[in-house]
Amino acid sequence: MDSHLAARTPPPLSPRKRPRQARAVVTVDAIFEATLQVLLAEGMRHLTTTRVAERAGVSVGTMYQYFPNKQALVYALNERSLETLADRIEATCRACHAAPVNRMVEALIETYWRAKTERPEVTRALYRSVAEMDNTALIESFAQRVDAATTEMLASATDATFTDLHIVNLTLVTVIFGTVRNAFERGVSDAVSHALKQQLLEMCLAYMQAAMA
Amino acid sequence: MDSHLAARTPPPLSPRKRPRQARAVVTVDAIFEATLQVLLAEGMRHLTTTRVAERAGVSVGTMYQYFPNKQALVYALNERSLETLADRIEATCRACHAAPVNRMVEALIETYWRAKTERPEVTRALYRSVAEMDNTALIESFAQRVDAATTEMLASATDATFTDLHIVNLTLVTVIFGTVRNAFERGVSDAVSHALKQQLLEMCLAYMQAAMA
Amino acid sequence: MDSHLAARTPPPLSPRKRPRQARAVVTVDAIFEATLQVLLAEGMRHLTTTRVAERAGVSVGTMYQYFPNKQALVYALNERSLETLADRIEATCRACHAAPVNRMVEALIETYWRAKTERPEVTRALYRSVAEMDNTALIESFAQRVDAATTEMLASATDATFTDLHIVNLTLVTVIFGTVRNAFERGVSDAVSHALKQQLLEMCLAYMQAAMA
Amino acid sequence: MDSHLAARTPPPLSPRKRPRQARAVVTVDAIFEATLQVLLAEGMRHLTTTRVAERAGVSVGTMYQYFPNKQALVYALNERSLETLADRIEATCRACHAAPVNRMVEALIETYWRAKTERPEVTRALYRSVAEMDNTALIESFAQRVDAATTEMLASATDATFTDLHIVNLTLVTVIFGTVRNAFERGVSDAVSHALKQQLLEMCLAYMQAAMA
DNA sequence: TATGAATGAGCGTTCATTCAT
DNA sequence: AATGAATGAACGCTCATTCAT
Repeated sequence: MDSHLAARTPPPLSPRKRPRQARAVVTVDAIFEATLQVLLAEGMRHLTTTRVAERAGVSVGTMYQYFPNKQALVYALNERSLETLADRIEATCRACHAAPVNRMVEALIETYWRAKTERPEVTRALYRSVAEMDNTALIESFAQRVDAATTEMLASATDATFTDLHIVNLTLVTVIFGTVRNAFERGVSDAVSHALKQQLLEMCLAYMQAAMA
Repeated sequence: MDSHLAARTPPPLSPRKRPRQARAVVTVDAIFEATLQVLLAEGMRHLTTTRVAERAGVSVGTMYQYFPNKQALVYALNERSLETLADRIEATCRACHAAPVNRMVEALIETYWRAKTERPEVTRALYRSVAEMDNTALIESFAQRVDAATTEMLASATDATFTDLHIVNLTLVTVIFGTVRNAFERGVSDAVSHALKQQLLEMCLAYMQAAMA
Repeated sequence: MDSHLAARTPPPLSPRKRPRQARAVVTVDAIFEATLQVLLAEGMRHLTTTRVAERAGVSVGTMYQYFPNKQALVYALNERSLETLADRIEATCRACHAAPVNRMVEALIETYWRAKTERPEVTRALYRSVAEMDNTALIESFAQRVDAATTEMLASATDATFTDLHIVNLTLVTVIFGTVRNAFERGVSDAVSHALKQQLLEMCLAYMQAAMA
Repeated sequence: MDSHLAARTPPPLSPRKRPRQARAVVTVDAIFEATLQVLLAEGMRHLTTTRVAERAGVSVGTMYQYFPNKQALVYALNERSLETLADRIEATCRACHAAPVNRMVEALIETYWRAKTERPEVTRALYRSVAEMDNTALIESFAQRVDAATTEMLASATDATFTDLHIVNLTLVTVIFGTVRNAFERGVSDAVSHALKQQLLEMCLAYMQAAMA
């Protein structure tokens, strides 16, 4: 499935080298930032290596020192973004350790919703940029971190136990993430968005209630 | 927002001419089918007008008689697909008119889930193909049809009345559609997928129960 | 010289058939008019057979009944225009038969200047349209008619005889026609244009005076 | 007027970058030379970017580093040619500073006539190549340089003063340039061409005589 | 190590021309 | 005689990638 994504010219998507020196880190960050800027300003369609390099203040050649090809660059940008997101979710989970379930659910929704909404154009640009790449590994890796964190959190709930924690957790996460994305895509107004978030919360709470052992 | 999608050179996305003769209809269908084939086999990245025309058994020139440019072709393909999906949902809603709420929710989930899952590669290819286009209008038009149908259906429920039918309906639809997409993107196995669908149903039922006046 | 103009695909530049019936004449005229319109509105660069046919209210197929190819169409349009111009010049020459030389020269300048200036965009469009065709035959044929007419006129002058009528005539015509074109290309203002015409007249008169036997 | 020439998509006609290194200068020169070659051998109609690049021994991409599009290339070629011509005319004017009027006129005619005639196919090819572009700026710039030079020259004449130097100068230049072009277009033989040049000289001299204060 | 000029395959698109109806 | 859908060669142009400096 999706073989063509990688098939034609199996592109090495991992960075060519990890930046070791301080200068390299700065350079790579500049490149990432430039990529995002171009993505926002011009769209994936007009994201060219030249433009990125220009905006980053380096030469194309230098860019190719850190990323074997354009895809790898975009891939890495998304990777970074997902890692940041996972960080935030893990932080939330840690903060809700041993809290009541309701607070957990609310915190989870709040965190994810805010993360996706605070810079909507960035979210959208990133969604779009990976669309034609095989981002399975990215998603999976993100999912694993999140699942681990939320599972652990839910297991620590002081006011509930779940007979099938695993599926409950998966459901919760999938519904929340999916709903946010869909609300996002529909382009609902802020007011509606807020109401929707409330309803989602209530729905999840009702579900958790029913799912408790 | 997303201005670059249309801004640079507002591309006319509407078909150049409606096929009038039988032959023309066949041609257009062949082009659609070919587009989908190429999309599946090669991915958006390698979807070229030449390749599509070739597979459709027509000349590029002919393609351009019906579609003003490549984007319009892809756009139209997605439009067609969303229209078919809306048709199916409307049919479901009609079939559930004046039924109990539970049956409605179950039918809705079932219909959408099946539609998106029966030919997963097609779904994925289409998701990807529109990613870098401004498909707002498409989404909106689809959403309107669906919202109208589901709202009407829910209002006809024999066993329930909703004080805020509008938001309940929006929530239901957004959650269902979003969850399906997310489950899809995670690439869950069939077994998990099935379980997830069950859980989603239960969650929605719990929500509807709580939402009844 | 200029072999490439005809070399690649020696294009038959003469009309396919002379319109015999009244209807055909109307059609051909419509096509000519349409060609000119498109030329004015869009420029040679965007003069396409489809556009011309559309504006003429006929099908491309019909157009090809009267003109073997696009070049022939443009060629014929210029031919027609030059013929009209030659008509006017001949009329002027006839009107000045047996007049004094000064009146002849003035009339010639006046006629040509007016002809080229009364619809400047048309003049310019036509100049441009033939630029990349071998219009030698056209020019030659026009030149012959004009030379004959002006020679005859000058020979009939009541107040002068020229020892070398032929070269005087050629000089006069070449200078007048060339100057008009050059003034035209420089895009001089109406005021300057008028002054220039006066000066040209004086120059020609001085020349004729000197050239008289 | 002629709005369509620029209107549709105002094409940037100025070179993309000035060649800085020696190698680049060579490259640009090779491209110019190749353009002229192709123009001569195939005509504007068959002047394609690929062909030019091929003949210049560079890749299309390189061509596009120096010229933003095909039109700009042709435009620049004509610009260069007109600049060279203006150089020659200025040199002539300088050489005739403070000379008698007759020598000035003769030198001017001689210079221009020779310049346009020494490589007639080149002249013709260039005339044709700009035909469908907005070369107003080119012409104007050329005219200004020439006008300045000739005006200065005439003003320095030792044997004459002109009450309206400006219009006399304009007339002289327009007549000479126009006549040369027209003689050229008529395709007159060398013998006739020579005679014509003599007559033009006499005509101009007669005019100047009359125009002296 | 960093540069950026050079490459050239490959793309989207046009439009003169044909010919079945 | 008239139509206009179909053709497909040919074009201008882009941009990821390389490599001599």
